[in-house]
Amino acid sequence: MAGARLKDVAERAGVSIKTVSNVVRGEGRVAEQTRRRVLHAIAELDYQPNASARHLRTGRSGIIALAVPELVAPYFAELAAEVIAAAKTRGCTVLIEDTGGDPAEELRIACGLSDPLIDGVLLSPLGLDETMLANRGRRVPLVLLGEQSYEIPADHVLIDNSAAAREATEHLLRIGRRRIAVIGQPPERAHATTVQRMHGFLTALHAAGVPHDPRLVPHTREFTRADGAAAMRVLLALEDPPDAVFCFSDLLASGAMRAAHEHGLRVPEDLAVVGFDDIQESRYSVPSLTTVSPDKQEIAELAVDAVLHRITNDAEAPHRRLTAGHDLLVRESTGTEAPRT
Amino acid sequence: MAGARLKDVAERAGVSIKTVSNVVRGEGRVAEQTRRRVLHAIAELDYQPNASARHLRTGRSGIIALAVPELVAPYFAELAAEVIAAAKTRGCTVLIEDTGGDPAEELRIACGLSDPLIDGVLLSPLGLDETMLANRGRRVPLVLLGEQSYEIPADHVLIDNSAAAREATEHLLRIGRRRIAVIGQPPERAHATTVQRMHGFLTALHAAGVPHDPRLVPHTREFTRADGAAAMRVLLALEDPPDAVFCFSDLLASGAMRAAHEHGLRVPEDLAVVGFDDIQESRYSVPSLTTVSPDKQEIAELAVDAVLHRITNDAEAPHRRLTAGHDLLVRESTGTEAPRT
DNA sequence: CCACAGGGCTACAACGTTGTAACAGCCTCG
DNA sequence: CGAGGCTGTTACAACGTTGTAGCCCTGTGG
Repeated sequence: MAGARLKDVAERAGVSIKTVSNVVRGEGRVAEQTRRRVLHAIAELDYQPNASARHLRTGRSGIIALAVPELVAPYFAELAAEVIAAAKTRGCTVLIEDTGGDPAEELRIACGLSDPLIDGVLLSPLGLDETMLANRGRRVPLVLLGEQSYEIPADHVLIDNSAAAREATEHLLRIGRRRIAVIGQPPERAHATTVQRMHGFLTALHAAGVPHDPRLVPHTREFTRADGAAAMRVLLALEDPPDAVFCFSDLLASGAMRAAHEHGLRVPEDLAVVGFDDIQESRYSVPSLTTVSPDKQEIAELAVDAVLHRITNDAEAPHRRLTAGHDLLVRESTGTEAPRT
Repeated sequence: MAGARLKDVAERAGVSIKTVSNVVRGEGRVAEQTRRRVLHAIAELDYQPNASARHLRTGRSGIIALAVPELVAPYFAELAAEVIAAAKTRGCTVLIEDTGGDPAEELRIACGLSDPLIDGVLLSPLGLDETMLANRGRRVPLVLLGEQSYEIPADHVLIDNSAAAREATEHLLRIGRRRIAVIGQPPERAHATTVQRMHGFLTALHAAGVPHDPRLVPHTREFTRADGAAAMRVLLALEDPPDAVFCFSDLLASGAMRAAHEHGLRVPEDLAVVGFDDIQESRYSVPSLTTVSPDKQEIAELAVDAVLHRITNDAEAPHRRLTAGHDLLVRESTGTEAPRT
């Protein structure tokens, strides 16, 4: 019941343990005839290598951790699925953690303390900052996804947030909107991601000669539907409300559309809406959502490759910054002919 | 860097390895004074037990696998988050797998072959059937979530699908709908879950003396938005289209509402819609969705407890069937005053 | 004063794997 | 004919932990 061991296979095939080990891993020189005999014995006994023993011996478990602030947020669920897929094609397994955005928890995971058997960590940080991470003792290979700060000493995988935000804004300007609000600016301590998106937004406004009204950038604590709806209500209470909103996540956009709907506004006629993330539901919302689509598959593959590279080609190489692609998907919420992506 | 071992702590504290091991696990008899000395050494060296060595020795890894058909489906993402939380409070970790609904993959995972270091498996099956599972060799403790068939030899965690479907249907009848369609019936090989929901639906119709029109139950292959939209279009092409739809998932309902919208229908005025799953986005859709809400937290806790129970109190107890609670959440899509849940 | 209990601690052997070193046997070449 | 080089194989010692058995004390009761 408890599974055959190398020893059992070896006895059955009439060879030494080490020869079986070599066959299993395709290493060392083994005569074709013995190889076949061993493979036969393996099949008969249904041998499966013991991962723990292997890990104990080699120091490799083949497991990498993926830590996200909130697995139920569709963006992270979709990203997680891509990471799992990318890891599978590279022969390793993913252990998902849900940090809840708690800095202490993120730090614990970044240090590899969550489970000492993991080989590396992919972390999507939220509250973490560089001072906390500066002296992390245990040096587990760490890759940050869509990071919060440039200063954290680790590899980074991200998209060109500034360019993406600029493109989204340009699209709104092109369809004639001039009072463009932004939802997604935190009240304090803006992440690098947010700073870049604001920068792209302002660049586009400036290039078009459109003045920026700070009252059109209400503060938002999280990237949730509830916060999007709340921010939208603030905007709609202005004496001179916006004719477009650029939301830094699709969930914010979903909440904003909900609030606009309750306020009796039509999207896109009265209010154009652009999101960010391209989560699946945005294709099916009513109206479907124009959004910036980061290439999640590429992000996942870059991240998994980066962490595996650091695990094998070991740790001291300089930290890299890897950029994945993105696209602006134009749908109904900005009033173009519905393309039904 | 590579982490301290029991041996290092032992040398530092001037005791034997075994004494340190005893202190770490709070077992055996250790004098208070040595205990303090050991704890001090542990803190100084930042000792963390090596999970693999422990697993190799004890046969327990503290890791359970959760396999779902599709992690990007919000229901499964939300369920996964609950399972992770439940496992954390019970001191174990969760490894998430994405089977894609592939029966072969599900079988592999049900047999514990995905990774031999896992202690137990929570599986949400889609394609698996009992004949495949009958002679699974390796006996990893297995718990099925919302299963496909009663006959599979394992513990089951589910909700009362029949009662839930009946309640949803009764609600539609109560608000005056008479031509009620159902979306979610597969073209063949209906799962136990689907069978029960159909049963609850028909029971309610029968009790109200409303005749059942089989043309109002189009076939659907998957529980996706696209399938929901396609099924809805079929229904809208009928000469006598429905005035209500009961969808077996919120995603189906989302697709159905999308199709209804494109067809120029108003929800709930022209068409009332009820979903199943209570995923977060259903609170924010336009209109918000009336839906059956399974108690996901309870499901997760029952499942984790069940698998842990089987791991420790070992395997041969008779298989149990555990039922979690559910609720019907009435929102805008069935026309009541919007309660903004 | 001896036997014995039991508290507090330690030595040793596993768990299943892999890296290292080495060993036969054969062939080739000088 | 001996040195050297391959090829295929094996013995052995780790990796870090925990279960078992047993040790040395000190204190107590006969």
